[in-house]
Amino acid sequence: MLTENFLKGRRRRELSAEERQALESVLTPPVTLPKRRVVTVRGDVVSRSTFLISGFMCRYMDGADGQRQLVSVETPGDFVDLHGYPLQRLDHDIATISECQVAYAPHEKLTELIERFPHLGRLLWFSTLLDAAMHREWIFRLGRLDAVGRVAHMLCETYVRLDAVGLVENQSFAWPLTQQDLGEACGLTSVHVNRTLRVLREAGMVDVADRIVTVLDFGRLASTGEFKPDYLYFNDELRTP
Amino acid sequence: MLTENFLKGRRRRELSAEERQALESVLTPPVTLPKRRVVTVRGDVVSRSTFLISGFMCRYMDGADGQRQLVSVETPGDFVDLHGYPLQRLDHDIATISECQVAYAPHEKLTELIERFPHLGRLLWFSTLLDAAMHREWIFRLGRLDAVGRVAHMLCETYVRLDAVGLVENQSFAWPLTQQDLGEACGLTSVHVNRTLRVLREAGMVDVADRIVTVLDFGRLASTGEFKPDYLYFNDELRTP
DNA sequence: CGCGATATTGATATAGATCAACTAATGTGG
DNA sequence: CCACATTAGTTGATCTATATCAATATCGCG
Repeated sequence: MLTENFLKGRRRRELSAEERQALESVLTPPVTLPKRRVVTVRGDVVSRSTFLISGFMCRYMDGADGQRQLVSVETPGDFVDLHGYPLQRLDHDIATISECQVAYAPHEKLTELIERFPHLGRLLWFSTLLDAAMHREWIFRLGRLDAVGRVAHMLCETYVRLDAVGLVENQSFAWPLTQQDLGEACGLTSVHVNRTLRVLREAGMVDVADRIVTVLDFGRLASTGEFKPDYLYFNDELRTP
Repeated sequence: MLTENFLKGRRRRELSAEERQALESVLTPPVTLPKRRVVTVRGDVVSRSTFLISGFMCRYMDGADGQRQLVSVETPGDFVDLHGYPLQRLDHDIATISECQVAYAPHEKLTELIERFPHLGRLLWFSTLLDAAMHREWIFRLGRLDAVGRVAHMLCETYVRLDAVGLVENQSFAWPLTQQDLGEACGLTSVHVNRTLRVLREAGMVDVADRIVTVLDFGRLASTGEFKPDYLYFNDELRTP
């Protein structure tokens, strides 16, 4: 089941067997993309959307001086650029971070699908609004938290999202982002990210090393990052690890 | 026509007469809300969405220390909290800034509407993704621009959006946000917003006084704020004032 | 007409950027 | 499989944009 992680754990949003079957039927066979590959650039007209089966991708915008600002990190089970279906044209770039497995949903098939299954249409809509909710929290992070808070918040979000799709084991998860990437997500330089991670490590909250994140004290990490997971719309049991 | 400004000027997104008629028919009669009134708070379960006819509203999140971070400013023609329809529960607060006229769309009626007019459903979906696109640009603003750039970018966005619904006259528009509000949007203190506005005024780009914004040199303001209006998905003619 | 909210200006403090040097991984072609 | 190149991470010194604190001015409203 390619889409088994789609909306997994979202409160009252599980797909029916029939809906899932129908969704699977519009996807192309899976494809592997190499790491650090730009997939779509701002302005591209898109006629299909990318479902992420495994690996990490990101969406970002480029500044005038060539600096990147990540606007989201996509993890397995995410419909990366479903936004492109109603928008038709993308307002940001998309790239892989690690090697990824993806499958494509052609837009004309999505239209048929939604007309046949309006409820599934609402679920797809919902999934794009999860992105919007994460964007809002991202704005909060940049606007109101200091460096330690921003990184803590980001790591909490990732932890909870990956936990929902079974990618957390022993408080740890694989994390292909470099410190540079994390800085581009949090509006910080890689140098400062490095110092910030040291602070969090020395405080015993989290350890990031060798592309693996180990959360040692989720409670303290969450309160440092003012992380309240309601915006991820998970089932209650999942909401506070 | 209450909804005459809904999606106005968006490329190939105008509603058909029949669709507009149907949309109007689900709205309650207009209501007036006083300024600075909190309308919804984070966590509220919502069963209707608010269409903004006139006035300014905002969406925001509260930090632990009581600081607000605005995540969007809503202007006439916006479906303020249509996100609440697929999400059911809101992850942020909503308040008026100025006195506002609004009409409500009960969610059960929206469901009927969308099943009858799937294309209108896609337009409603599209309108929520415009918010997401603005959120992304907002992230870019906070993560990559300095104070002058952030304020410039925000003023450009507002100018273009208000222009599309006929609220710009002689390069000027009414602007009910205080410097404090603008700071809460841009992640700056009101003191620094004040100094930033002075810089922009002295550079001859824009003048903000008496709750009126006058854009004197849009081109320079846009380049200062790295403002590229494609993310607002307007018709081409509207894209560069 | 007076009082709270908003705007303005100045002085000082600080978080994070920038610049620079070095180390440790990771990868690649011979 | 090694030698070298490239990328990622680490640490220190200095600089700067913006916060913070403080005082005054002005506006808008009851």
